[in-house]
Amino acid sequence: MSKKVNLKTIANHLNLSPGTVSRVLNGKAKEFRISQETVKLVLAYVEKIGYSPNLIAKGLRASKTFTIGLIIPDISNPFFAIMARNIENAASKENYSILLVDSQDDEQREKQQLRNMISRKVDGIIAAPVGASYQHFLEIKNQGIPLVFVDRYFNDIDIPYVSSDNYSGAFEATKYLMNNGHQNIVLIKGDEATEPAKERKRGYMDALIQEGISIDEIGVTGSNEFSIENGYQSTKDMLAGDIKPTAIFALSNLIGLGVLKAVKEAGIKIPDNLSLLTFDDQPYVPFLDPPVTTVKQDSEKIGILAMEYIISRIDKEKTPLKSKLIPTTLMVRKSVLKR
Amino acid sequence: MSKKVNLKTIANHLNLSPGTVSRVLNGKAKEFRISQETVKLVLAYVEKIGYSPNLIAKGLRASKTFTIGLIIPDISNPFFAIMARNIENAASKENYSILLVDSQDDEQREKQQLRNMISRKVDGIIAAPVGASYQHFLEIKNQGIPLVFVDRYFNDIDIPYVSSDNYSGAFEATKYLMNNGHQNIVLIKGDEATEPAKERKRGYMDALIQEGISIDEIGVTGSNEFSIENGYQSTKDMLAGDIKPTAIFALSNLIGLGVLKAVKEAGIKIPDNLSLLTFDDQPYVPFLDPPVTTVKQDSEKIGILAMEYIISRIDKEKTPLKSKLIPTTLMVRKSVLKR
DNA sequence: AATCAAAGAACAATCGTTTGTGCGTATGTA
DNA sequence: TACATACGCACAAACGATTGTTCTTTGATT
Repeated sequence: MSKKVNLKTIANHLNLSPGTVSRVLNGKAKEFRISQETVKLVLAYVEKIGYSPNLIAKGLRASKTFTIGLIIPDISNPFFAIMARNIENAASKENYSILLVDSQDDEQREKQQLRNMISRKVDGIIAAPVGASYQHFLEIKNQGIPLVFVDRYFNDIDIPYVSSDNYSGAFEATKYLMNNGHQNIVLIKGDEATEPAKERKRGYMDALIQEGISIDEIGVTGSNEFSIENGYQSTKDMLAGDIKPTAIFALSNLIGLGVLKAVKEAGIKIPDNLSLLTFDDQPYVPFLDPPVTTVKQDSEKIGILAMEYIISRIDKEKTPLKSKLIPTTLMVRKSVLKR
Repeated sequence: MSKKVNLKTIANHLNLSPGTVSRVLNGKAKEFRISQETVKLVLAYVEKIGYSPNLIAKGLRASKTFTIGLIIPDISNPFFAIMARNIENAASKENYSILLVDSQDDEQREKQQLRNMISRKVDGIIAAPVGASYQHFLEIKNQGIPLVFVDRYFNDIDIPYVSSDNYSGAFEATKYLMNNGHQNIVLIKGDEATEPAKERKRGYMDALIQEGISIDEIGVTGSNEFSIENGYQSTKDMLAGDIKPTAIFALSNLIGLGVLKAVKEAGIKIPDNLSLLTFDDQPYVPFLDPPVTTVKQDSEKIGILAMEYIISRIDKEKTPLKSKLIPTTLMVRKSVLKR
């Protein structure tokens, strides 16, 4: 175990004071009239022993940790994983590190970890909230910690967000189904407490209504989870029931997989007997049976913008943050039948 | 902006000293004979103003940050994402937080971020190394920072790892192919610098050799990347060439997707004309066209064990860590033809 | 009444950096 | 010669929490 090395030990070894070493290392040698000779001495020695400054002490002194908290409901969901990747990348470019929390869609964990982040004095927080409540987020805001939501957000409080334009995405998708001759489209929803789910549903309904479908003809089903199980169960129930839609609009990739499972079990062919369109695109979607037409979210861009937001808020806290909705793209594949 | 709150301000407000408040909050009231009255006073006030201790200051004082560094080559790869999720979960149970780094398979980033973690005084590091070199990891070890590898590792240095039993997984998979009548099996490899890739290849070859296939009949192809592109290009080249295997063994899920893409473009049917077996199982695999037979790695278990390792090393640093190989499971589906 | 112990809490050093200020010496200027 | 200025760096406080030590007060004991 090598003995500890810090500014003090370095200073002692060179017969200097810690302050002087600190100034050299921070490029303030000129400003404080430290001789070239001393500078060289310090730099050489520091290089030699491979000193790396204690960011904890630095953070305490400066009240700045160069850390961004990231709260994600489920990092194993590719949508969030890709976002996280881009957030981490953008952060490290600016010398920030990411403190990762997987809230597991559990509000208690979310609250608890938010307190943890306050304690850890993160410089900012990027969160995809569980969505159930937001009191704890307001506290973050009151503490003056820069905060931005991604994907999910709350409409009735003044905290900026970056999310997909879920309304347009769903509207466009539904239109596409109708343009292909589908009138009887069932929506399998996810967690209706979340803004994205609400917006998607709204887009879906508006598209139908605009084409003259009456509200009581519109079919919405599904539990409150964006899960395979939800897609599976909902589809199974539907197939066993009276309503026979020509198309299903699934509000997430996982729900879509569940639909596929139920349909396969029932021996039904997509798109021949039933069309399918889902939210979220993923690398594997083109290889599914059949390749599924999806609404692609630009999670890369969402991550990058959120990070930019946070950093600009940290640097000059005046910047008023405007929320942004990122356009989606309809990826047409082979799961929708032209009737 | 609420004014700052710390032990000092709390102490002032209650006409106590910071030390006393600290002791109350850390449950040392008894030990230091602090009156019940004072305890109640402190707790009530702290609760009221919602004080949360500054973990930075705490960390500095105690030389302990309750932070674990996690280095992953690509968090958007579901294999790593699931692992990360379980690591984060296990960590938070023990009140540790995760500092996430996505090395993007870039050795420079890996080195740089490792230094960053030293500076941040993480209590331990879990890493899936890029695999090119390990000098920088030895430095971590020399610093006395608990370190464990996951998935990838190095055989010639004494740092513990938790990984799949890649050899057995590949051996079993190859056997399975042969038991189904395949003799001419091409392996599409990934990064051969990594232990897992080496072990998988070794398992594959041993299985072939054991069945009397001569070495020069064995076909190994593919670039050094575990990517869709690699699978695609390799398969395309293969289909255009002279060697006509009856089965492909792809060393990762992404390579497998690439195979699917090339095969589809060529109008070939799996498993009718060509069989496919890939490493890594994923939630979407059962829904691929066709559902692919895979070697499933227990990334959940890998993550949990790695975390347990680290925490036990942190607590009592004597614990000698033994590396572990986690068994894989062959998930039989429909991509392998019985000949 | 004098002594002593226990109760209850304050004091101050410490962790590693940063940074405002001060201090001695040398050089230049009038 | 006397004074200002520049030079080169040391000193010490501060960030917020923890902790070994010390101090004062109270009550009990002899």
